[in-house]
Amino acid sequence: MGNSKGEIYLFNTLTRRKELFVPIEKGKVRMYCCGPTVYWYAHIGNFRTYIFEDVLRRVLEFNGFEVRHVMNITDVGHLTSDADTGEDKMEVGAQRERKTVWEIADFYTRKFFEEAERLNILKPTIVCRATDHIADMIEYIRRLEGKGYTYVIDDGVYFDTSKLKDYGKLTGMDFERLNESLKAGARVEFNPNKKHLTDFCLWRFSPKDRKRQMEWNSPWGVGFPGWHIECTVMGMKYLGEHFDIHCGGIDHISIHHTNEIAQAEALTGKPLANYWIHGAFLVFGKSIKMAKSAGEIITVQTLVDEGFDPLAFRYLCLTAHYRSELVFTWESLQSAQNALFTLREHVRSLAENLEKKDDKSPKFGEYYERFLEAINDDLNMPKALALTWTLVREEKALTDHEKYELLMEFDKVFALDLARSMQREEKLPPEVEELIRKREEARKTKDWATADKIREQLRAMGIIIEDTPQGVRWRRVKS
RNA sequence: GCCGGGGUGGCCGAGCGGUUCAGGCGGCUGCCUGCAGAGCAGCUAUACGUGGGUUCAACUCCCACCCCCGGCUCCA
Repeated sequence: MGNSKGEIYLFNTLTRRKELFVPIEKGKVRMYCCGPTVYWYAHIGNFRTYIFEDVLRRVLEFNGFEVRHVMNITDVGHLTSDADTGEDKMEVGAQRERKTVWEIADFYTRKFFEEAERLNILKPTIVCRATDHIADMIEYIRRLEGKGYTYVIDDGVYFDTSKLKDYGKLTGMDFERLNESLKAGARVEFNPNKKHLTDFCLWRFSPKDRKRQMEWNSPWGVGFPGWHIECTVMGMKYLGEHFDIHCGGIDHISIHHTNEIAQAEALTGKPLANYWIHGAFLVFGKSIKMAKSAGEIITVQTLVDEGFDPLAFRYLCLTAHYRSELVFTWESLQSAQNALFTLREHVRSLAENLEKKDDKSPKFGEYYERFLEAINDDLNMPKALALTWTLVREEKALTDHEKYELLMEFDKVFALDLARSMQREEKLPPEVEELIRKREEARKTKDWATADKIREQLRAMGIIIEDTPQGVRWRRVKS
């Protein structure tokens, strides 16, 4: 499965099988990815999913597709469990930081894209905020109402899931089973006036006793949109009623995406997306507790604070298949970073020896094909990485220039900045420069004791010194 | 309870009927180096949760069991 003829195979949650990807429009892909709720920092678990989506996009583009990639920003509230208190994550965040919900949304949206950029995640073609599309959502709910899919109870307008013959098809369970399982597993209080447990809110009324910061007028009363409507409405607005790919984390399968499908298909009678693709979770090793609710989360900034290159995390994500859980530990991150740095070292040394070549050896095309075959087989990045190591360490038939060129091609998908030199353009502090100079002098006079002493000193400062035929080189190390 | 995914050598992880059982990290030896580091050459552990079954052949399929993780209207 998967080959070099631009045939991409992807695992579709709808059919639970790898399928040949066939775009609706030749040469183009319309893709929607569920974005963040911007009430708090995104953690590295969130980012594993965004990295997976970025890889998907890059693989599509590598194959020559033009990708229209849409991502929403959820900036209006998802209720917490208790309907009586009616808390909203955005409003809770605002109280915590004594800011308005709008300030909170702007701040964390900005942070999100800053951190995404550090992971080399391409910015979506279109980023759309829920609060900019309230009118569209109201209009959409009216149309659903016109078709008889809604009913109004005390706290909002609901979607009647029993009216769809195949509600829940994404989960592999039918309507009855879903309702039973919800009942058995309920951790949250349901509004007893709901007709079915699977029914969900389209428009929620503001609480009567409190003033919300975010609320709008609607034909049904003052309130705010429900939890799933934004993605359906914005997806359709920017990609059409029927698009190619919809993706997100596996946690979205049973509720969010199931309800998106319900809302969409109820109205249009056609599939919202052809391929539903879901990324597995990043899980944490025993040594790491990430209490989401307690605010103890690991962010990209945390990794940097611990001395890691953010792309070491990207490398770690690439070592596992996107549909497998990946265990995060500091040790596994360290080993990923070691591997990444070594790879960059190889690239650097290959680049030092870029002899002129005229013809490409047949092996060149072979590697290119094998790479394409791996990534086109449901994004088999572990396989692509293994191929990369074989190329770098074992291949003798290719020139350094050819290897370099291949690695640069691969990096269009990996996005690991393989060509980044360890040294970069970073300026060292003057005292460090001075120490390096002194050590060089000591080495010239073969005063090894002094030279080694200074090397130890620098090491303690986090600088590793390497003597090479080309002169002294330094790099930072996580101590 | 229900749904889903797993248990692979010191660690992270591919593979999923039959070539030497990916790859990385770590560790070890040699070359190189003033010594290191990096790199190179080579090695490493005789791996596949347990018990059965199917098969000429199972880590890979089937059954049972044990254990782990995720989801079940906040969550990527």
